[in-house]
Amino acid sequence: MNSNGDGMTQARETGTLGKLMVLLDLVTHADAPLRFTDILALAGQPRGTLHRQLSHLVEEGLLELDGDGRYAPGLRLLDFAARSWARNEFRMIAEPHLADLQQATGETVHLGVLRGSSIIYLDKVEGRQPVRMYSQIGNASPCYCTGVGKAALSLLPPDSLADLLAGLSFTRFTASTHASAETLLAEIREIADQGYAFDREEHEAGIRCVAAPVWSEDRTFVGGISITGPAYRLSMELLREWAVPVQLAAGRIMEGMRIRLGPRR
Amino acid sequence: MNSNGDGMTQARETGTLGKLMVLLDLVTHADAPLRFTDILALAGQPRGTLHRQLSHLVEEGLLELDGDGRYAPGLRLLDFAARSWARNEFRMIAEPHLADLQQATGETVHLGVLRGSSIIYLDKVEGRQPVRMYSQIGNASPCYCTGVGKAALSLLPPDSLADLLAGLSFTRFTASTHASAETLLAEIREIADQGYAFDREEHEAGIRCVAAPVWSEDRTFVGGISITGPAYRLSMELLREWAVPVQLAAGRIMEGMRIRLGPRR
DNA sequence: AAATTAAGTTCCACATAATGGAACAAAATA
DNA sequence: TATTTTGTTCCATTATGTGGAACTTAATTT
Repeated sequence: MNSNGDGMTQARETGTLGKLMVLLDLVTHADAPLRFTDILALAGQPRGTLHRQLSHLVEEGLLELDGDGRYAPGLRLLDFAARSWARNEFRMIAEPHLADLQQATGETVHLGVLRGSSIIYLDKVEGRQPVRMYSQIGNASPCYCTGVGKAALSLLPPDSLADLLAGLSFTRFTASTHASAETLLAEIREIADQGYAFDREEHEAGIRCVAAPVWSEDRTFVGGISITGPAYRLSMELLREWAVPVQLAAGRIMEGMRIRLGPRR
Repeated sequence: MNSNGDGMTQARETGTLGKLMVLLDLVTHADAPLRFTDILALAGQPRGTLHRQLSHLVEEGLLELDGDGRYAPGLRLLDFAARSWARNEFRMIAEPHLADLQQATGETVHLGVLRGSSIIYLDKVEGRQPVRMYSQIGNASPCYCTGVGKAALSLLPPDSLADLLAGLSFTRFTASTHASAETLLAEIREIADQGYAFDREEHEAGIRCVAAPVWSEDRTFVGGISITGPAYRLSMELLREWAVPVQLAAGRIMEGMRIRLGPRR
């Protein structure tokens, strides 16, 4: 049904909602609150149309309009997200195992899941310091330059993987960020073999990690967990040692899911 | 179209979006993932209509449909929320002052803002323990039984307050929860006079707090900050002492907003 | 296993809600 | 004050959502 011969254009067919979500994306991705005219330029909608669309979003609390006529993301989004997070089964099951892994290594542990071509971080367990909470949780990061991302990709069947890779555009965050689908694919094959992935300062200079893939049987969750830290403290040798505990923790999480969700899927 | 008996009911007129948001509310407020039929019963929509609406929400990542046909809140909500939170000016300005207050008292400090008749918690600074992040942040709590909520209400002009009170339905969480608009209004007047509010175990048994109101000049933010803790540790005398530092911190936050946002609104 | 019921999905004539051009109002700038 | 920019409202047109019914699939019962 999806004439996917050439391009990637699986144009969202969600009608009114789709158009509004594009606007919401625009506003939430902006670095600073946008004025009406800014959005007008970006969205390419007629003035009247845009005005009504924004009004609806504001009325629903998805956007907020301040006294200077600037649009910012609405706080109702926080309420939705709090529930989404609190009830997430994957996260709930993983929680104790993340804590164990943090205890064992003393470094920061992440849980992430693949959505589209992004990794969305579901949880983070840090060492001592009071956590700056949304600093990572909820953030969407590229799959091609994060440990969790590459671990997740190694779980995909070849055709899904190919589709996903074809749609990627590679931003070079550091000198070691993958710049093409070819080199990435090669590494993913390797990861699939060995069962764990590294991030060698590919997303952020000076930050390394080891990650292991985690998935649910129904493939609702395809993601991974990782141990992350500064390169000066986490040598590649150390990371290679930690591959084992990370894989063990991943295994325990999957076992937890199997029990929790039952065998019937 | 809208048989609006009295006239006050400004029933959401956001058309398609409004209907979809009702569904999103339904699913995110449910205790467990809902099946199609469950939602059908709750939403009172025709089957065909509901099916398409849910499909659109799923396609946009606002809902997720697992292998068993159960709908859960979508993870895209997390991404939106992370941005909403990260860029929130009120929160950014308040952050250091919350930390100071936490240091000074050793107890948990909250920042909340009034949206509709709910308080949405924007930040939380706890003592030692690693923070369970979404545990409070983003959560919407009733305004009539929280310190921050009552502090916020004390900022409203009489007519807005009256409107809001008229729309409230009082759930008794504990023995000391306000059960009527009359007693609540009396306390709010008192709070407006003295400039701080208490929560005397009104939302959760064994939990008390002192709160002070905070607002921005353009009234985009009407909320408050609070120090919260267990009743056995926080006597009412102690809370009365802390009213001063809480008010001072609130004052510093407002000063910060004035500087940051400029005088031109 | 076949029959029966329930659950979920697709279809299409119809009604509603979104569209967008233009006119209007309000600020900002000259 | 005149002029431009920015934001808001209006309404005939049209695209989109609606909902009843037919259909398919899965679960339950006989």
